[in-house]
Amino acid sequence: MQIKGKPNSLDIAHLAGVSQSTVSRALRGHPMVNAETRERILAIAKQLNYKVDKNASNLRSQHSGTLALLLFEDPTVDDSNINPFFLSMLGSITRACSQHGYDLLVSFQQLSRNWHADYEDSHKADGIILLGYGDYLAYRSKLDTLVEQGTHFVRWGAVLPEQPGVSIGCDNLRGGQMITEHLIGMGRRRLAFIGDVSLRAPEFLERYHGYAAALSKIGKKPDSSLQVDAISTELSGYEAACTLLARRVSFDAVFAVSDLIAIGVIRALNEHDLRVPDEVAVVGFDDIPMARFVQPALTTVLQDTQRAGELLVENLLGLIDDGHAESIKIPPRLMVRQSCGAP
Amino acid sequence: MQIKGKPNSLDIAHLAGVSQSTVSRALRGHPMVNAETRERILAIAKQLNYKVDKNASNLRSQHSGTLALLLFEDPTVDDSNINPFFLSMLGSITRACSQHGYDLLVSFQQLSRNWHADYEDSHKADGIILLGYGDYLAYRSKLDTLVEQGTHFVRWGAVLPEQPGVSIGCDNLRGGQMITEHLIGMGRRRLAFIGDVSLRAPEFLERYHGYAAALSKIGKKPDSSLQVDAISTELSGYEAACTLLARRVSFDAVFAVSDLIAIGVIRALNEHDLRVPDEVAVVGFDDIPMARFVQPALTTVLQDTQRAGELLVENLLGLIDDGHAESIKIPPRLMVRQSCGAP
DNA sequence: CTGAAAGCGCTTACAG
DNA sequence: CTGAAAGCGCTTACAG
Repeated sequence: MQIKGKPNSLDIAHLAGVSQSTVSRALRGHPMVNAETRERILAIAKQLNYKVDKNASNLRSQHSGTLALLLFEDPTVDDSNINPFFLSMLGSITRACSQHGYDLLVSFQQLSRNWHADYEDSHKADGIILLGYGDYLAYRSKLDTLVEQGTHFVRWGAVLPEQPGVSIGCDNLRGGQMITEHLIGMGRRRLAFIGDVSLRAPEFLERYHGYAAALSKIGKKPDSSLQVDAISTELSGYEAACTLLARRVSFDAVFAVSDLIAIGVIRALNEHDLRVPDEVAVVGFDDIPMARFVQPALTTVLQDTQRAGELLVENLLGLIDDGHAESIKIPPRLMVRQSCGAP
Repeated sequence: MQIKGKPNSLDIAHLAGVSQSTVSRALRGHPMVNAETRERILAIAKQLNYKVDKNASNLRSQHSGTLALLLFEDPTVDDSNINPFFLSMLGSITRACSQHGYDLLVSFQQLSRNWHADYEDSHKADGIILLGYGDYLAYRSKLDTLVEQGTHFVRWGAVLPEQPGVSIGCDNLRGGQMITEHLIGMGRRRLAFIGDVSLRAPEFLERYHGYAAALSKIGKKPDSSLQVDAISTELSGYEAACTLLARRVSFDAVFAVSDLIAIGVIRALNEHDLRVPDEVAVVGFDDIPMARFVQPALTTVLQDTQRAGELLVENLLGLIDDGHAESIKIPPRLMVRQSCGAP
């Protein structure tokens, strides 16, 4: 028997001398198929290099076996450089998907675009993973829309009480507190904070609250002259540090709300002949791969991207299967290196 | 009219008072539809937030509007860390796909697995992009299989004369020559080379040939006592540098065949109290994001990932549409920073 | 320019 | 345990 082009299940059925339904059952491991028959079908399928047509099977069964990852970026960020932290997340999400037998559709979105629900509506994906820092206020309403539409989704980000949908995120408050306490433990007392402190970036705000909590333990309060806004880029960190220096206030440490910002801060300090960590300690947040390689190596807070990817995928699948999923805060871990003044 | 669940094209047809065929035509911009009718259909579709079911349309038209990216890794590489260079490529490929209206399915593969053609066979993707350094000898035969099967694919990697299929790659020979000539121009004469020099890694071998070509211009030959194999990881670079140092041969520069290796080399040199670049200049290849941030900042060869992503996608689409595509070498660019001893 | 009809390749009740 | 049949939601000749 000659088969032109790719074989389909009917071809297999003819060759095996059974009906097409039986082929379909055997291939999907349906229990009610004679073991011998199943073997025969599987052997023929393998020999012909037969693969189930996903479009047909998805159309019929109305689910796609695919998840969509929407990575949205702050439009102000340099086009070609994605935050390495999200790249790590992407790696772990990809892995988690394949472990669960799902494919992953990846898409980069401008925050401004009307991305919501596109994928699930067109049946390309069973659910959506949302990743990216951006203006939270700008997309919060889109989350509501997603919930209303019954779209299955989970997001990476701050886990807040009245959040729509399911969120997986680092325990940012705890992380912010840990690293601030570490700086205090190293003897630093004038701690600057560089990063957005507004509802636009809830994860940053939480880190700031952790910073404030640590300060209050030694009877201090955040000093607004020591805080400068910045988004998560090296350039923004650099500029914010310059702004801080121009104020001519004294400080002996900088808590940069992300590693990328911290790297920019170190560059600015170097250019102003301030030695890190001797004169100014600098710490970051994320533990991106390059944190180990900057000079001095960056003390930071590790966000467990491996676990994050798994939790995002597992919860999304839970949501799809039986509507069950929960928001989770992942414990952060302090990574002490040299930039904080540790020996 | 109440529509339960997601609307389909028939729902739109009823509401517009036309046939379902006409709806389909209007939605896809078929020219032979009355302009007025088209407007009406489009308006209704928009209002109902209607999206064409991709599974149905793909099944019927037998193409998926999706490309698959297979990122395979050398199994020896630490599981959680993908080479940042490939992460950059992934970003640019994702962008290029969405510009062409294609979706991107991403999958990480172990080189050992039987990945070939899975995606296209199951109609999940119209074509495949292959990305990753690994043992070339181990997957060369799989490329032949792909060509035999008529699978549409392009790969990132060394562009060699008798290569099966279409390859897009950096002009590695030229890049290797450029950076070696630069080191020579800086007055260095004892140039070590760290990286695999075998047919297992053709892109590295080409860089080595460029290195040899530059040496021959000043009447020198590669000295095998100055070459150590390494795969593209920081650890492997570190170990290779230790091997080199243990040989107690003198050298005043190291050409590391990738940035990750170069970073490991710098660490090893630092630990042996050799000053970079004063005593030993170090250069890399790739220009990964962290190259700018290591200390001293790494002189390296930029591979234009933006352009690479575009070329990969454009050529793959060309292959799918009319079988036309060509292998292309992208010109490299020298990025002079401090690690080579430049002022 | 439009409609009726076939069919893409599966999955899944239903009947045996 | 197996088969005949319906149908998922589209696209696309074919006829008008």
